Formats: sequence, structure tokens, C-alpha cells
Amino acid sequence: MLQPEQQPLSAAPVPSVAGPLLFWYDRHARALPWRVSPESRTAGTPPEPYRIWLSEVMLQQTTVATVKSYFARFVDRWPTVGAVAAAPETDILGEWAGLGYYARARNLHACAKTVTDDFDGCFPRTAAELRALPGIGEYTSAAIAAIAFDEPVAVVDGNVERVVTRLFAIEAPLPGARKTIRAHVAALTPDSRPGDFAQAMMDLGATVCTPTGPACILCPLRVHCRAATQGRAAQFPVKKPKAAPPERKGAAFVAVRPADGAIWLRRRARSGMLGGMSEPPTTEWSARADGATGAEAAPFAANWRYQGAVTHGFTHFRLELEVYRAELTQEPPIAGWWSNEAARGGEALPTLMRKVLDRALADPAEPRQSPKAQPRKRAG
DNA sequence: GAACCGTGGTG
DNA sequence: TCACCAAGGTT
Repeated sequence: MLQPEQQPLSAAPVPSVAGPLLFWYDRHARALPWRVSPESRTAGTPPEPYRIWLSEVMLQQTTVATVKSYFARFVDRWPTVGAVAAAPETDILGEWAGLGYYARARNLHACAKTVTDDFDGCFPRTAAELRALPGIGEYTSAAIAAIAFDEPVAVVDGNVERVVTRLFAIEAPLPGARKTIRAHVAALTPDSRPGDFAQAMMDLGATVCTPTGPACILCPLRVHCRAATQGRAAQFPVKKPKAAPPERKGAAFVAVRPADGAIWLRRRARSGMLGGMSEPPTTEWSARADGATGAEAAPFAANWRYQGAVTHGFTHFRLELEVYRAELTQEPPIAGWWSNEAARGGEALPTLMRKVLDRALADPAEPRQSPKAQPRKRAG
């Protein structure tokens, strides 16, 4: 059913977009570690499905700049999907630590095992089949199918949404406008070079049709773009406003073994926040008013001393954790393990927990304001 | 649909 | 300081 604010697809500049966009892409495509250049592609070098899959999962809600170093370490350590499948899940989580959205890492491992066990180590070649694999949704299935296997499917990510809402000056707010956007992309996608078309749309969104200050003067599509024609590009996409995230509060307890400075860690539940990742023992993270804090909330008795608090912003709430420290000569009466400094770089510690450890181990003379976690250090 | 799930960069 | 954003998926 066509909504009043939607334009009929017949009004779309469909035939003239793919040509100039691919012409632009052949000259301005970004060089990325998982990408085969347009020239090599034309010369017959296909992209490796394994590298496309891995990069696409890492790139979910994550910037190219952040992904590059993680991608390099992953493919160096696990060169094939079979190698990922054969690795213990804790190793995958350890290599993913700091990248966020840790369900991606668990699903990545599950997906690798499915591809290895049920598909003889070869990724299925259609978006519909890929869509059934763990961690591969609407976007990622289309992206892999188009880029690795030349299937002409609509690939819609945040970049494409921005480009399309500007091209057609779509006034309806996201996420409601997604169906309309998808229909436009499907109509624009060519049967020839669908993978390059998808990557070209995303490159355009990342480098020219940017969220703020779009460089319309450099855009190969500006003559087709309604928003640019009206001088309103930066006004799109329209988004539904979100409520401010609530605050939660809790406490973290860092037990230190004086002999070698090792710290007692445990593994979080596989589901929920930071699922499967490592941490020093923490309380539940409750609403700010009734959060369990103070040394009384500790999982076992010790000479806990307050070391200051750390704050951390998650997608849907902000957290303040009080940090307590105690020296222990005996093993604590709860499940876990000692992790010394040499082992700590390889632990699956999320950024929040690295902030907690930094706070707990900081020199008491240091000011307690610095909220940044130290950059991740790795053993070996 | 909407809530849940991380983190780092940027204005 | 803060709000927004980034190659989204699952429940």
C-alpha cells in the first residue's frame, strides 16, 4: 500500500544511476584489505567468500578504520573458514575483545562450524541460503551474495539508506521508510556488476554522501538527486527521535594476588550483556536508584578498598561501576581463574572491564578522573 | 515493530 | 560533555 509521503517508483531516476556510479567507482573505489580491485575483478579474480563474510560481520555497526586491524589479526591466525570452525570459542572471543557486539563472535563461530560441517567448507552462493546461517541477516546475506557471487540483489546498509533517501528526497522517517528504500535499491541494482554497484553505493555514502557536510559538488549522482537539487541533502535521512538512555549502577571487585599481580577473572553468562566474555566479579547492573554498591555487595569477604568509579556508555543505557580492590593470598571461593599480566592481553576482556582493571591497578597517586581504557595489549 | 546488544570517532 | 553515527542481527 502506497503511503502519501512515498513517491511512485516510476518517478525514480532508475536507468541513469548505475552507469555513472560504476564509472565513478572504477576511479574512486577505496582500497580495502578484503576487497578485490575493479581491475582485478574485471581480469577474473573473484573475491574470497571467507574474507567477504568475515569483513561483513566485523563491519556490522562498526567503522572501517576500527575493523582493519582486527581483520588482519583474524585472517593471519585463521586463514580459512575451516580454521575458524576448528578454534575454541574462547579464542574467537579473545580475538574479538574490544570490537563490541559479542554475539557476532559467537554467531561467527557457529556459522563457521555450519559451513564446515554441512556445506563441505564452501559458503552457499545465494542470499536466500546465506540468510539462514547464524549472524547473517538481510544486509549481510545480500552483500555476500552480490560481492562474492554476483547475485543481483538489493544491498541496503546505513550508507545506502542515506544515499537513497537523498536521491529521492524521502521525507518519511526511518526506520519506517525501510521498505520504500529497499524497493528503490532493487530497482536501481543492475544485472551486471551487482557487487560493484553495492560497494559503490557504500563507498559513495562513506566518502561523498556523508551524514554531515555531504560533498554534493563531487557526487556523480548530483544531477539525479532530488535533495541536492533542492539544496537539502544534509536534511536526509529523516529519523524518528530516540529517548535518552537510562542510567544503571553497580560494583566491580578486583582481587589481586600479591605474589605475581594476577587478577581473579570469571566468565559471564553466554546470553545477555557481554555474553561469554571475561570479567572481574561484578554485581548485577541495576537501575541507578537501587543498584547494589559498596563493599557489602562483594561476592566474598575481603579487605575491599574503594578505588574510584568508571562510567561506560552502552547502546541503551549508561553504566557507572564502583571499583573495589583487595589483595588475596588464597583462592577466592567462587568460580574463576587467576590471570597474570602476561596472560591478560589474550583474555576476552571487553573495553568496560579493561577500564575497571585500569582503575583498580592505577597508582593511587594518579588522578581518578581519566575514564579511558588503556589500549589493548596482546601477549605474543 | 521494538528492545536488546559495544565501541570509538566526531562535531 | 554529549549526541550522533558506523557495511546490523536476534528475539
